[in-house]
Amino acid sequence: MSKNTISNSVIRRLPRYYRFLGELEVNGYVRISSRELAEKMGLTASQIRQDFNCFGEFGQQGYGYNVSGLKSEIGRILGLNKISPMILLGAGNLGRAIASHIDFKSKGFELVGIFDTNPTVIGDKIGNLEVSDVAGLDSFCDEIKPQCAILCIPSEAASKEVERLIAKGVKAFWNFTHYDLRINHSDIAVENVHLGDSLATLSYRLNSDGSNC
Amino acid sequence: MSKNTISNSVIRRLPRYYRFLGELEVNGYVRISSRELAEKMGLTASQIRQDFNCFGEFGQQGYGYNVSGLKSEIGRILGLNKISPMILLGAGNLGRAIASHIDFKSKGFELVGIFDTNPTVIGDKIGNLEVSDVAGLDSFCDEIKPQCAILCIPSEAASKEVERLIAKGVKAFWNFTHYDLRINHSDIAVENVHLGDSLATLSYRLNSDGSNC
DNA sequence: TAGATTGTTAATCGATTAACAATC
DNA sequence: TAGATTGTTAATCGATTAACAATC
Repeated sequence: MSKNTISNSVIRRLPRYYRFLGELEVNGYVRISSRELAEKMGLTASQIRQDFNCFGEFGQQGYGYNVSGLKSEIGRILGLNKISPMILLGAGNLGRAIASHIDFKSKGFELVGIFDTNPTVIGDKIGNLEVSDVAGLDSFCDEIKPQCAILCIPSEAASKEVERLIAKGVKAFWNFTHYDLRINHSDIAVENVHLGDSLATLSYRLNSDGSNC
Repeated sequence: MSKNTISNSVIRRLPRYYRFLGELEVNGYVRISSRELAEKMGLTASQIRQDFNCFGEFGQQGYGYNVSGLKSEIGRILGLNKISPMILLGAGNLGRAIASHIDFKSKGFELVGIFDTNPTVIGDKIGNLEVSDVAGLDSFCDEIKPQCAILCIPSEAASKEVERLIAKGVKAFWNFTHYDLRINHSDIAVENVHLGDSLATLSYRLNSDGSNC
């Protein structure tokens, strides 16, 4: 169906292609050439064609790509058509924001549970979900079988929860902690979001632009 | 002081080095070799030495690197010693979480203002700051001169606010919107955080691991 | 058909890894 | 001094860009 291994660089560009194609579709575009798309996205036409050809032949010589056809192909490649049940661990500021702010359905997920250890937040309503005691996590997993988990807990707590979740069949983590999931689990899908690191690189760029380099 | 241009890949590794060195320091390490650090971080010793040598000679042959010395060098490179005033635009779920959850001081910033257009949130207290009406943003900038801004507003609103902020001297953006800042402003420092894209790549990995590739 | 644009191979560029002389 | 480990150059690997034949 697809080439044996897709590079990380390509994978990271897929959601952006998907977004741009969605916008083009909304704006009434029926077809687009790699050259035109490249111009809009700030890429090269070569790169775009190379990227798409990792997954198949989606274009037509002399014509270009059908916008909505290509969009749905990329959506399918990203797995956005299969909705996977996902739980959130940690209902602090960040966890709450993620739960409320993210459009899970359009990204291939559905948030089905929120867990915390803090008695003062257990029972709180976030969206249409109630924060549950993490004590009930095992039985919840047995029943609902979530495939993915978001980690918005303190880094120190991550190791323990990750082990139990993997034991319960969780296959993918959206990791906001600094706990290094890949240490023991190369078979698990992990996407790290290190906000602090991200901000620190902005500090670098702010302080080194022009002047000292 | 430093090589003319540092690659993006290197810059992205700096905050992680800084974190690991901090932990080593806390755990009483005085010196560490590139080999040992590589092992702990899951990198190669070569890469570590190459990375550090972009900025200077921080080690000593036959000895290795002094942990706290190296840590403070990297902190200095990241600009963490200079605290820059930063404002937040958008006090929705995400903006609130960022304001409350991030340790700005340790990342080289200080949050000095929060702005929103929504009358129902203006006046709210978030941490020790009150949400201000974005109508007062220009005069605030004239007085306080923030150098950086966090964009947690809808993408459609971004263009307008970015232009006014740049006109007021803002030099760096931590951008949570999909607005492409670099289109018109190559001289501005931008760090994009696209949470939706990040989640979509997790969907890809979940759905394509093992089975079809 | 002629023009356009893909899919794909080849060339280039950049980043990572390996090797080793310098030196503490 | 001998051993260890850096700083740095050379080799390799991977990703991006260029070129072009295939084809709609």
